Amino acid sequence: MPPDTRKALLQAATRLLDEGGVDAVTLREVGRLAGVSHNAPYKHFTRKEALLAALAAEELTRRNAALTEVIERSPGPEAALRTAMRDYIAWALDHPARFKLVFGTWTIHSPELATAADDAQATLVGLVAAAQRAGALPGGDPVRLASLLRALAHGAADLGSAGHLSSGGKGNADPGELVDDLIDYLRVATRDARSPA
Amino acid sequence: MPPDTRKALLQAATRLLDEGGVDAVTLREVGRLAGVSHNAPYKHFTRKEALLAALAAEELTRRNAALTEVIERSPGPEAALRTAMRDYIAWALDHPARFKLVFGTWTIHSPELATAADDAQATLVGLVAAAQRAGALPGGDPVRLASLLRALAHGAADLGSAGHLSSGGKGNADPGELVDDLIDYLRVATRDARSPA
DNA sequence: TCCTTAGGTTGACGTTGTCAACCTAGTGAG
DNA sequence: CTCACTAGGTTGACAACGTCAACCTAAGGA
Repeated sequence: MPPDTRKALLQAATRLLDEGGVDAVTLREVGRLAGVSHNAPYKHFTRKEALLAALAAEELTRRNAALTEVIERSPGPEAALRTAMRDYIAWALDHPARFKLVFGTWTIHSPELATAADDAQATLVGLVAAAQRAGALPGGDPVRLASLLRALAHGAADLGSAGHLSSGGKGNADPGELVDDLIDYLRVATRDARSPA
Repeated sequence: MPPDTRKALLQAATRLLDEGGVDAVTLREVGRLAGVSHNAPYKHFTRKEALLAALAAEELTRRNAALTEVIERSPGPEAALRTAMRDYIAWALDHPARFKLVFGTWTIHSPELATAADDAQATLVGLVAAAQRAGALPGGDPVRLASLLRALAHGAADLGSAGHLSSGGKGNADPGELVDDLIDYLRVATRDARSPA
């Protein structure tokens, strides 16, 4: 097992990302931090964006693992859903640069990143379907309902991490509360017999 | 009225932004496009980010105008809300770079940008309150409910514009539909007598 | 008349992404 | 055993970028 420069590069890049945002991740500084020359990264990544994509894929994979663990630990699908969405938001608030990186604009197609994203989506859809069976969510296409929940969590996370949810210093809304609000509303809609298509 | 270089610079920057994303907006190219030297932008903006902030403020102001127009044109608060949220999403899908710019990470504080953002929030809260009075939305803090709606629209717009809503090519969800889904669910919750705190 | 200043210029500097060329240790085929 | 190849590292160069400094006007008020 050689010093594994690739791992060292990713580690250095993560550190720079966390400390100074995506703009602070420069290939040369990554090399410097990893103790190699300024061009060594090109032996492991075709271009800068490829390194960033690898970073994003790593991060998403970690998130997926955390998600499935939450599901296992939770007493039921609804609790799992609430915890998962709150965790998602907490992740965005704690690591805004990683969050922005993962959902940023990609001009290259990274299979690992796409796979990780699909995994997350599939897990969430499964969780939603379970919650539907448990009567905690209204019926209908689980994919569509999962998208609804995901969009809310994502929007709350993004706006929250950018400070756009607290307008004018006053009337601030806690992103986590929004998640609970939505699930509460959906619960009401579930109990309501008049909720057709 | 001199040739107004500042306006020309902003116009050039907008074009570059639309055509190649925020990375394509380089001060030197902006100057070139505006027919001035590579350092002329510094006579109108203290640094690159200030130009971008001016761009974002302009765009947000335009969006606010469009929003109030939608409200005036609409037959009622609920229709206005639906149209406004669909317009928001359409804007993000049609001009992803502008959307990402406006909600990107700012290291400087631009008063114009902050004001425009607050205006948008205030207008939305007013619209939500009107919809509540009209019985189209459940009661409760209008600010919190507005945040819920905004977070959903924002998340759907962001995920949609990044292509993250259609997982694996299948099971794709139209961002616009999510808006209608949410408002439908809220309508059900409104009619339900058992929706307490 | 003169000074200030707004708005433009050129030139320079350091940093960055990327390309090209070179070097070297290990390895598998003949 | 040898030799070509390759993986993984190096240095050096290049153009483009953000930004700073210095200079140059033309307009306008004291």
